[in-house]
Amino acid sequence: MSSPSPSSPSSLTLKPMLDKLLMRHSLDAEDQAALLALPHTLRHLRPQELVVREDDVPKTACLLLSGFAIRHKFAGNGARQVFSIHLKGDIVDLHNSLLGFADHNVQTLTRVDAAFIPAPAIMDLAFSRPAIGKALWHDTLVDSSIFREWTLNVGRRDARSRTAHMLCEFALRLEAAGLGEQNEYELPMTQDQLADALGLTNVHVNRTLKGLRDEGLIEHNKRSVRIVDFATLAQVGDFDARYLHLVNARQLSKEIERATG
Amino acid sequence: MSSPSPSSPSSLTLKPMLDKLLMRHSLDAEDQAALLALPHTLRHLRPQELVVREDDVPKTACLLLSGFAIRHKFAGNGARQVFSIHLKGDIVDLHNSLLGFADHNVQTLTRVDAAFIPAPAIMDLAFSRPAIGKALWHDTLVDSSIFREWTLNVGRRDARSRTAHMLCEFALRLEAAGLGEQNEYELPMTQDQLADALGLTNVHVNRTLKGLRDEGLIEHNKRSVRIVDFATLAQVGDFDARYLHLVNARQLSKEIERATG
DNA sequence: CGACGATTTGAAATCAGTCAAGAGCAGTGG
DNA sequence: CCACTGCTCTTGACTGATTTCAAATCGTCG
Repeated sequence: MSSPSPSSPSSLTLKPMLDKLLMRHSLDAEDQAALLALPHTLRHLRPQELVVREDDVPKTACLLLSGFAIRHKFAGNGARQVFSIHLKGDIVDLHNSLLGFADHNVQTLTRVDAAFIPAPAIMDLAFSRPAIGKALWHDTLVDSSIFREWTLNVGRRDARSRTAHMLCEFALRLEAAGLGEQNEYELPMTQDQLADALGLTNVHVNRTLKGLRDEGLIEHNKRSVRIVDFATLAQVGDFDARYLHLVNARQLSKEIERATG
Repeated sequence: MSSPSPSSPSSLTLKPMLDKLLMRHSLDAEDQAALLALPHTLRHLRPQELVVREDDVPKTACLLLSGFAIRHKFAGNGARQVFSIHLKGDIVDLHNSLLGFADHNVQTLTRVDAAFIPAPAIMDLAFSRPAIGKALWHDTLVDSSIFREWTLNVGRRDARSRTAHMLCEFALRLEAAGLGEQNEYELPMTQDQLADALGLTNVHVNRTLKGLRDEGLIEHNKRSVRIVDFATLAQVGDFDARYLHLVNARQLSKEIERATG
């Protein structure tokens, strides 16, 4: 069984977190053991379940072991903005835990297996083992970088470019997590949710996707996305992977540059 | 002399950083002394000077001692998005220093006195003194919270609300730094720069400000802004100060709620 | 005074939103 | 097996907020 069950916690339950950290940082055997030994409780979450609600005072951090979740917040007019999407290995509310109270919501998109780790346990580890602390801090800063890129996306790119950009981001992040390929993956969001991430309406997202389809840049039915020509889509989306701070991002962006001239 | 000069570094040069951290965290005498003793070099910067350029590999973090700076990034179409504005006491590129390379630009708005602190010195302190580490980490997360709110602002509020929101944010942050009052302050940005922060055009910012003026919500000429009725402006701007994580933010938002019913 | 940048205003164009209705598809229960 | 329900996706016609393009005004500084 690849998906852990709440009834059978094991020493490898937290491995997705470790794998993700090891992509960017080197941790010695003791560091790794300490991370895997973090106390936690496992929970299954249903689709659309709120993990953290704005204003909550979270005492635990939520680590995703499978499935997808988003961060979002409502404006006073009822409109919602999605800030980021999270997947296996992401600690999804270290931000809220450390800030004292939640300034945004965290909600599942799909069914999720999650490990809830007491925030003090994480902090103790972060400051008793600097390599771990740096890795975790770094990860929260990568989140920041993605927030910034989304702001740029929403503020300064038109619908076509904006949508293409997001499809490219998903492609690389899903691939990096072993959940898809750069050119083909399952999108875990409805067009409504995509609209909330893009700062558009669902109607306009639909038309924009149709446009990209008609141009022959992507194919998609239901949630399955196939990127016919990644380099061109990246060009349309003004996509430069470096903001993702993936290990191979610089290399990727160079490849794309070479491919598109 | 309140503004330090490069030619006279003293043990209190870094005090603005300490003051800002002490607003949210308690640090004992040794922590405080260690922070003030951080090695640094002082530099005057001119208006519009780039502090960090996208792709740089910064080896130092830049602490603002006076003046204003912004973080921003250009889209491929030449449009620019401003992510945040920074002022006295802010460490303006801890993000970029820790991420390994800069994924965005940092640029002064005004003349600036800055202290450049070697990144390793900060990290050593952060992990040898957990109270300092938590305070610094926390600060980078507050930056994140502001990034998120700006994304919401740009993505889901109309021009009027969006502009009002930003004027409210500036009011509180400038006041918190002792650089103005909640109802009157000097805005350090041109309408062009404001437009880049709001995801609008300078023309539309101009019209929107005129609208707020005509409604009697604000008065402004040149860079000086007077907020005639903060509670109403906050309502128009859908502004809830909690995302700023100022010590008195919760209290503030309650006061506003009470005032506007 | 002249130059330059910032602000202001107008008119026309356009991108994206709104409103509304229909189609496709999955799950549920009779 | 089929009708029903609900949700997502799709499309059309219309509206409107914001952009674009252009030009005039204002203020500051040399």
